[in-house]
Amino acid sequence: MSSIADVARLADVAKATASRALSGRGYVSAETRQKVVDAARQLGYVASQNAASLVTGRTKSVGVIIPFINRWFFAEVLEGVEEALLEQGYDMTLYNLPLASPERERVFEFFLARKRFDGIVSVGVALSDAEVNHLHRLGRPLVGIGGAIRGVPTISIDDVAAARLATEHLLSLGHRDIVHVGGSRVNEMDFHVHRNRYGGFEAAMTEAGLPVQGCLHTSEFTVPGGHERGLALLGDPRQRPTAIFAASDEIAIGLIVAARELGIQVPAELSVIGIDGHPYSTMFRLTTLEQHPRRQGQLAVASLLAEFENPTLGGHDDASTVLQTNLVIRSSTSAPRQPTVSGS
Amino acid sequence: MSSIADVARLADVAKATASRALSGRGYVSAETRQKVVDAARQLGYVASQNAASLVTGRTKSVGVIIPFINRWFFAEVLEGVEEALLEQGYDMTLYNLPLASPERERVFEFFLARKRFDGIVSVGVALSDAEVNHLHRLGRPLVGIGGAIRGVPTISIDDVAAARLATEHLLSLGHRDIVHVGGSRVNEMDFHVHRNRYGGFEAAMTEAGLPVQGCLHTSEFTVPGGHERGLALLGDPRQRPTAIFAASDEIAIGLIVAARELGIQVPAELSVIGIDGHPYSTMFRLTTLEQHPRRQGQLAVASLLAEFENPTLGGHDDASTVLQTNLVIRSSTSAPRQPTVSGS
DNA sequence: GGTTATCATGGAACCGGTTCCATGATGCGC
DNA sequence: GCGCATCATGGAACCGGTTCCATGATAACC
Repeated sequence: MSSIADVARLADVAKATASRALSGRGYVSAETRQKVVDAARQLGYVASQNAASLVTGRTKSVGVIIPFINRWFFAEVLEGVEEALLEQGYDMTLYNLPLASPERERVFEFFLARKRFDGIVSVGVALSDAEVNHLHRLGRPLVGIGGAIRGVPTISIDDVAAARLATEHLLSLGHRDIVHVGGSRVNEMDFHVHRNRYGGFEAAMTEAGLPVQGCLHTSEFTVPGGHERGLALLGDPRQRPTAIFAASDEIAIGLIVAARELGIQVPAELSVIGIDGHPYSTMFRLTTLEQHPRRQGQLAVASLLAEFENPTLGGHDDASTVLQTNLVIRSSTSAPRQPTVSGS
Repeated sequence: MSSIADVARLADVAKATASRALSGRGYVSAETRQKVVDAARQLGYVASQNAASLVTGRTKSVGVIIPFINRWFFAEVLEGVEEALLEQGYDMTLYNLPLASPERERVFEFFLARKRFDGIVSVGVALSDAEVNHLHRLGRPLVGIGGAIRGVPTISIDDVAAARLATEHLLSLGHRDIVHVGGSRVNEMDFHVHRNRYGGFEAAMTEAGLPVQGCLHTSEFTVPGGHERGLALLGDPRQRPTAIFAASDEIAIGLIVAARELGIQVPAELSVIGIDGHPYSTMFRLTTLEQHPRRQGQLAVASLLAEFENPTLGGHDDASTVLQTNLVIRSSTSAPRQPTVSGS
């Protein structure tokens, strides 16, 4: 493996000149630059980023913390982040930290501390104040995706608004007997997504003068999770709602599969709406609020790179970007067969 | 940010001693080590891996090349790889390279060349000889997952055997009219998985004295892909097979959903078998051949780390590990309703 | 008790880049 | 023609670790 000294020797210039020629910083005559570039090409020279990082302090690498890889939203974000970073010459180093991982502390104290990253992207992870401080002390910018972290710029959709829109769509079709299948409100670490989506549902229902008591049914955010909940929830025709707002498309799809297994017609007997725009939503003809996690990943990277250019001196930069979701109406929702009389 | 010089000063020893005390290499008295460790803790010192890499040549980082993130098999492998690496103190840097990516060359020539990795894991990517040589010239070990690369140790299942087992399961139930829904044979870059799974199917059919002509139906390896193919394939009752061997569970699930939509009873009128052990397979009661991609990822890391310890001097180490798949029988397969007379 | 092996430590070189500083050459304005 | 700004280049220091080598101090052995 050749070093810059080899290149300099071959081009018959000093190391300093070779460095300037290749990096494009400082004065080098066009002629000399060409000599150096030729020599580098001839030797197949690629600069050691490590050595450069040591002196410049820039690593050309970004760390990403994410609780799941094998879930659509997260995988999609990851693809967006990776693509955007690669384009800018950055490496992406991935830390898959389940919400309550024992590795968590180790990652923050050791992995993230060894000065390998120019910045950090935190996806769908609620960071504790201690963790945020830890990262801030490293002096590296941090951006979040999927939920607000105090004092950290964040890319996300407005979960409350999206949930409200979804619920209002069902209400506008004439449904009164609506339940919400989503995450538990008590899970603090899960980034308020659960709470917010329930909150939007609650707001819309209350505004329509409907009670929300007993309307929350919890589920894992997966297809099997929704399926399991669906079998339990829809089994008894007597207490079956006419519409369900699912907190994610995966849950919604599980519900639809369960409904089909139980012989319940969707949407004639049951309307289902989700949030996501999951690739499966088309084949299940699912009405949903589309978001674009890949784009969220790209925006997070753009925001991070901007921070590299001109750091905001640790100021509480609450430049949070809130993205629109758009309602895609397919045929999993319709007016209820016959308007139910409110109150059971 | 404190450096080892700060630690040494605080502990009143030389840099060299501090380094030995913290790394555990070389002679240091217990007493001195304690002094240094205390000083390091007091300063919140974490060694710069960059600086260490520069002199040792070990980066404590592994690069991973993968064509998809948002597919079950790949995401699962990734989780396994990441988990195993983290446990050993390694970082994982991810390159998401779609099969025919324009970025591909740039990643090999530039990103992988900047001496940042101790080794590379290539998942489900058929590398060209040129690419393998390129990596070998870097002198870094390389392991593959999901298909053989010439001269590179690889972790995979025996796709031919698994496909054969799946087909034999259908045959043993009495099916004669079986088709295969899978990948196209012509896609060279797609790691022979398609070819091998078809190959196993073909072998089993031929052995049973059945023709395979016209039995291959291609599909994307996704649920919507299987669904689309299912609607087309199962629409006409006259030429409907009694059983389908799907090359992946996602395809199989798409087929089952399509069958249900068409009012076809599974397994009474149609048996479906897949390969994977996808988490959705339980809820769709899918018979399948389970593989464990997460474990494959872990094994790949183990193999790579072993190579770090004692390099095999670039010898063609064909220590490929072939993992067993095991047949999990659920209720998507059964004997055909009435034995069909062979030959339509 | 002298020689030697083992242990403990410090100084200095080194990894491979980047950047500061000094030096020299050139071009420009007056 | 002189002074100064700009450009081009080389030498050397430096980033933050690790490791080689030299020096001393102990302990072990005959």
